[in-house]
Amino acid sequence: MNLRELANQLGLSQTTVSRALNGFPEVSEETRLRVKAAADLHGYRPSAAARRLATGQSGMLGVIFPGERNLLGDLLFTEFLGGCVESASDRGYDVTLAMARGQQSEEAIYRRIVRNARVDAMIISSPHIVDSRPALMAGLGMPFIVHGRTRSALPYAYLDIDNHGAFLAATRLLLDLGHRRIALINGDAHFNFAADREAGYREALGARGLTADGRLISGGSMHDDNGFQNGRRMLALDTKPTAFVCSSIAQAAGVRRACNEAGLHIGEDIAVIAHDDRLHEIRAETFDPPLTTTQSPIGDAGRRIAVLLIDQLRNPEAPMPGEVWPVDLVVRRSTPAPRRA
Amino acid sequence: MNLRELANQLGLSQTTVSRALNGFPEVSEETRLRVKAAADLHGYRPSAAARRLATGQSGMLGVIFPGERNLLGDLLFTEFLGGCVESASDRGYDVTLAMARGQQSEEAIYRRIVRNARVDAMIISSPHIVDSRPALMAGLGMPFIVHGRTRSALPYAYLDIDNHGAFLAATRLLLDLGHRRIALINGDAHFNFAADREAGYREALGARGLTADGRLISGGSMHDDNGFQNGRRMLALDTKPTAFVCSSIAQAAGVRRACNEAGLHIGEDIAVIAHDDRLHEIRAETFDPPLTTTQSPIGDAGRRIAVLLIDQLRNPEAPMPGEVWPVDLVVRRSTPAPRRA
DNA sequence: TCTTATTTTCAAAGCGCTTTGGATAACAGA
DNA sequence: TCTGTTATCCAAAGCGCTTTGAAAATAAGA
Repeated sequence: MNLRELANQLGLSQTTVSRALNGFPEVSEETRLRVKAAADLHGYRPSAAARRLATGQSGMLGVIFPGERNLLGDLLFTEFLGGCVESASDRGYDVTLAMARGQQSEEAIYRRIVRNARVDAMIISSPHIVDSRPALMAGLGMPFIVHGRTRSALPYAYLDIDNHGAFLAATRLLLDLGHRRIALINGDAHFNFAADREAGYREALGARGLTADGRLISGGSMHDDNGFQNGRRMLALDTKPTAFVCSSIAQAAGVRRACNEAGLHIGEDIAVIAHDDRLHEIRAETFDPPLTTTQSPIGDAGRRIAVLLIDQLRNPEAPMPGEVWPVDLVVRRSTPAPRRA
Repeated sequence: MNLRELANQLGLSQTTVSRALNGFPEVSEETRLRVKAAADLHGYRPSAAARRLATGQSGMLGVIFPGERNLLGDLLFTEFLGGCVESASDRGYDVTLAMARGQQSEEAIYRRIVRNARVDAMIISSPHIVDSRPALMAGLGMPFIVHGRTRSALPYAYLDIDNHGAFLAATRLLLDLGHRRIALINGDAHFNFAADREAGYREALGARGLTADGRLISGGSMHDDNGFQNGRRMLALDTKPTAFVCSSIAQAAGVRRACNEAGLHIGEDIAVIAHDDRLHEIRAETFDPPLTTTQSPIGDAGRRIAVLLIDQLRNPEAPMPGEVWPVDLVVRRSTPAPRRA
């Protein structure tokens, strides 16, 4: 059953039927209802291919598979992607994946993806502090939105969480509790989120007239191991930290191992705050002890970013959206005052 | 630059140019080269939308986001999906995701997805022992392939690993080492892969005249916790197991915890074999001790399944593919003979 | 040289939708 | 009654490709 047949059935023109179905104002409410009823009755489904050809829009959003694969990264990606797919499909959009793989330069890879991908817009994840992709996308005329932020001369759409504010608040909380030697276990230094977190951490210290101790700052993977290795190293310092701020719960688990090894207990001898992306089954609540966190659900970010991108496509004249979500600081049992303050 | 313009440039008809570009035999090699050179020169890219409308094919494969989300499931899904995307895109296909979510029945959800999804075929994951989806897809006329197998009256395309053989070999290895009380930590009982694994396990025991002890068999999640809880329970039995066969490395980690708690050490007092899907950063090699595994890379399965599905689309007359991959048994250091055999 | 096969190329008809630029009908105002 | 508006609806022109059915050009056979 296609549009022509349906129109014939109804004794109307294709134009009118199309307009009735797509909610144009030129058709009377009575006709619209009649058309919709007939469409339902005959199980009419407009052909996506035909619509695409006629409109020049594909109804697809592109997401690029992360190049650097790792466990936590995969989990975050899946969670984020699930959110995108969910809200995109609510709006009639599909999400398709592209693979940034191979030996070519990143730019070549993205060029190829944009050329081949039959998508209306793309979502760029995990931006670096300096990231060529926004300029590249803009140059190729491909609408896009960035999950996170980056340094860019030209304006671009983005959705980010307030990493700076989150780590500012976390560090401030620890300072308020009386901690003075606060360690930072961060993500990889070239990611923008890691830079923002470090800046927030430094700002909180600075506001109390403290300067960060380089030995208490470490970047690296978001994993357990990083927390363990650096935690262990820091706990061996003569002026060991009394508190840790971590970029992930997994890192916090590593820190916990290092603490246990040193005979210290989080929630008693040591305070720990971690950032929590609200992944399934990596839960701050069931951490031992329940973990104080800066939390922001990455799945919600996925849902929202698809909405922003689709709105942008529908209304290209509107100003570029740029959202920075505040991050909740949730105090649980892992943040005692220092032992002898 | 579209086909017509290109044809005009060349002084050829659209037909000839189209055929030259798509490798039809009716065009001379000389013309083909000339056309290709011109296409390159002008940066001609055929419109995917137009091609779709004309051919009725979308060039898209659909993958359904897993309904039951969990950590390991997400990791397996991401790994599998990455493989699909990679090999599909090598063949000019895109992968789009659909979400099986909401309160409707599974059937309603799949109907909706098939109706809306603008895909040529779908990939069905994690089939249950009895699974309605193959019949549903067939009924809706949507080509599909199953990752795994299920009980089905009608033939269907599938790619599975030899779960039965894997657990048969694993159990047999333990028996050969002298173990007699071998525990099975399995996945959820309604999944077909879990049933196959249990059958392999039972067959190995039966072949030695042993019958499985129900107390030494457990199903459940693929996680750490399941291994820990059931391991602990089994190790408290008066006739405790001397060996474990696990469905995942995470379960093996849980078993290890339970063993440690009981003062036992894998590789010395206890033997453990786990199935290994070769995920990034969950590695049997770096397990302590290095873990004997039945291994089969799930990423490879993703790559292959896209190929099988695309071949099936291109040649619908060909017999339905059904592949069962043998699983390697890799012996490492976690499988000693029993203490006093 | 003429006929018959074979290779190469073409014009034109879709594919099913959207959208432009009218046409028609209905209605109000003069 | 006639004209000017407004509310409805329509015919037809794309969108850019594939593919059918023929024609033209070339090669082969008699």
